Amino acid sequence: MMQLDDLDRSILRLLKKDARLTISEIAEKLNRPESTIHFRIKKLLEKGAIDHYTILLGEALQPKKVALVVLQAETPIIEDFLERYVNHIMRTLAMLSNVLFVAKSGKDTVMALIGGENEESLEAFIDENIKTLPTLKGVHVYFIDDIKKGEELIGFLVDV
Amino acid sequence: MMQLDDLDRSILRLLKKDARLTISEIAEKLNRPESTIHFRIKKLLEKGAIDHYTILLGEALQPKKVALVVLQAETPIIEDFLERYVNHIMRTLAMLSNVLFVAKSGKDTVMALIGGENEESLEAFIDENIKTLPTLKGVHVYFIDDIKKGEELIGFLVDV
DNA sequence: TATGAAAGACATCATGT
DNA sequence: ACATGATGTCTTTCATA
Repeated sequence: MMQLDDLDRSILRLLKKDARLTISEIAEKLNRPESTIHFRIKKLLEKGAIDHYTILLGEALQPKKVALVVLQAETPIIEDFLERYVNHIMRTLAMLSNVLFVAKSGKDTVMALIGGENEESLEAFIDENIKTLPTLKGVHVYFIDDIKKGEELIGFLVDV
Repeated sequence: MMQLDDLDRSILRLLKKDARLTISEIAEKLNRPESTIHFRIKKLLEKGAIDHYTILLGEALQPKKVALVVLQAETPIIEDFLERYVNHIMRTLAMLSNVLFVAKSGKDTVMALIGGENEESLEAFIDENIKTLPTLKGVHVYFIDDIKKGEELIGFLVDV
């Protein structure tokens, strides 16, 4: 689909670690002329290999505890209701600033990543705002205790 | 914990959308002098409100289909084995480049976000690399069909 | 902490190898 | 793909309030 060579990949890896590196710094690290780095980055942007530049918010602004909640809606008598109900749940959750991520799986399952100060406040939030939703077949809560890969995802998703 | 005022938040929101905005562009958007914006960003970095700058990889480099896999290990006779076995599973998964995210929940549950070309290849990967793991009590696979909030997470997590 | 002005660093582009 | 230089823009610093 898109052919990247080693130089492209090296540039992308450096920018992922620190997107404020100047072109001259990248050029020096990779032992290439600045003009080449400049040209490559321009192409990577044009081809859409780089979607955009962004910042990661620090731990000071992140929730201390995060849980993944998986909820399954009861299949209603009237088929059409299910989709509308599930979409309603997703919209409602997505609006909340402590809800970091919302997605659908299949027709009846919603997954949400929820942040809070600690396990207690998270549990309270889930009890009050999720388990009270009508017509749920089941709710699973997985508190995230240790992230082995992709840890930075919290700082990326958190609202400001 | 960390007190941000409206100007700080406005700057952070702008940078989240596009971290390549120059200080002068931000200054213009927010009707403040460049030196003030410069000063604020410097403070935001010092205080750790901004962890670092990064890039999001585009759709061209992203897996087309993503699934969340939740796996629970069987509780062994010898207590100490569980932690070591779960850690082993996490380390093994984290090494794979199509595994975007790995985390632990409680003592016996591992969650992984896995990317693939399509649902079939994803299913094949899970069958071959996850369901074959010994001593599993259960494996749940949730294919992610529609992301309502936090969609950009894929481009953020994908390896290059 | 906020601002204005000035100096230095940088990206960008054109041209040529 | 690489080199070089010219140009304008941006960052950074510092003095001041």
